[in-house]
Amino acid sequence: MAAVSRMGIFLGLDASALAEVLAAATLATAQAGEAYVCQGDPAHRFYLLVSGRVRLSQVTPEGQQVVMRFIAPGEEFGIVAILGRLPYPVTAEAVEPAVALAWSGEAFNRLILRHPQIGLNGMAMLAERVREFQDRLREAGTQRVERRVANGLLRLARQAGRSVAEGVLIDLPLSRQDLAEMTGTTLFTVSRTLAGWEERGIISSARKRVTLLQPHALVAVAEDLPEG
Amino acid sequence: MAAVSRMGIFLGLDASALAEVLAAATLATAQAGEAYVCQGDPAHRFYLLVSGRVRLSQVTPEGQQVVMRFIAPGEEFGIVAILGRLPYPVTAEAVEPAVALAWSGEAFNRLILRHPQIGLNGMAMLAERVREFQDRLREAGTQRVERRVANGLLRLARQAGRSVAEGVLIDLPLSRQDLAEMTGTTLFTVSRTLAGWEERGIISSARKRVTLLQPHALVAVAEDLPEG
DNA sequence: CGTATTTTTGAAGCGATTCAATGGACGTGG
DNA sequence: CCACGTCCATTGAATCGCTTCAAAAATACG
Repeated sequence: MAAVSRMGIFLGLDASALAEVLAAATLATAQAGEAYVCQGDPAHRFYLLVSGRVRLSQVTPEGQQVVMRFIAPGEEFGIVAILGRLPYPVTAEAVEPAVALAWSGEAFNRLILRHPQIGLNGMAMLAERVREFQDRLREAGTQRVERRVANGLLRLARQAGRSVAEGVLIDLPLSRQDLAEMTGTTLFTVSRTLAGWEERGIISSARKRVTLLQPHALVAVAEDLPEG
Repeated sequence: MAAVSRMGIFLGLDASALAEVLAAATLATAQAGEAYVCQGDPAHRFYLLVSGRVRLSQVTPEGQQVVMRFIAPGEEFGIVAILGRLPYPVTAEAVEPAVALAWSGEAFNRLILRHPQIGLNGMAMLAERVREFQDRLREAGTQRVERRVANGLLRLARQAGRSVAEGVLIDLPLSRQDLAEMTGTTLFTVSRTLAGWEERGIISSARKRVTLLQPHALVAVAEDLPEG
């Protein structure tokens, strides 16, 4: 409960309200690779990630996959459930063992009506999400691939970065393909881009793992500054 | 008040609640070209458009402009004001004479806490917005320019389309530059693309105006179907 | 140790951008 | 009402960034 009270969407709730929130929740665990929700299924549950990582992705009618974002502990997914029984627009899949709290759409609706603070926090959370997507859309429309990949890595580092001896490790199983699907390019181009940075000592990479050795240099790439 | 009660964010409120909402609002008018909010200014007001059209755009550090979306009557903008005094991430500018209701961030916060239904509706509205941006991000990452422009036009038609004798007029002053900034390309490419469609009889265009003559054919382009 | 998955690398080709220059539409003021 | 300046749109030609496809190398896993 202490952990839950620190989560953005439940900030400012008193103990009894938190107890009520928790009483309505069920615990949902998933193993690596297992899906919480599948694109196209009717949305009836809303989730709040407690631990692990979840990848949100969308498949196009042509079968191409696009990675929307990674969900970190404390963030929600499946919000569409509170709108009624629309289909989920994305697939949410655990990339490592994960634990989440889940509410039915109806139950969460009732919670919001009884505790307006949740609605307020939820709007704040979603507004922030909108802002992030706006930023990415701007990037997608104006930046070259190298900058987009740099921005993608920096976003991941902020969200899932772990300080290690050499720099900042992005603590996720992250393939070249994933990065390509996040930044709207191909795994080939990502591979070449990372290879270039590795040569310049900016990052070090292994299979499904990237470590930022000189984050400031990557910021310079992302902002298109002359290299320092 | 009747008009306000039909707006998504105030759905389900009773008369006294609506009166309270309106009492806290101020009316803000803008002429064509005038800005409601400017990117970078501290966000202290939240708006609900009553009539007219508003364009949300973002300027990159390099000075390029990106058009995020057009706001139609009944839609909100400036939501970031309820998060505290963060800067507005976008500029909101009337493209034709507009009227909007405005609340201070604090006042709207209080309204949400007194009438939780507003928070619920607001979350629904924002969740829908997130979904739209996700779709556009997917398009930006996977589709070629022609399809993106087709999708952009169809989105505008859905939102601001008006049936006329020849087809569906997009009832907005819409330059090639605007379309380019919405779809992440250049005005040159948009010009060539529209010229091609005009030749095929799919659209008809004039200065800052586009009419869809065969919407279904444009859908075919957007979905990359063999032309019918 | 063999198989599957991920990553690297090369070469060819194309879609889209860039830049420059022209053409057309609109509004304003004489 | 015509002439002007401004803004918007078109068009052509050159260039480039990125994709595409093929093939091989590296790494993980049973």
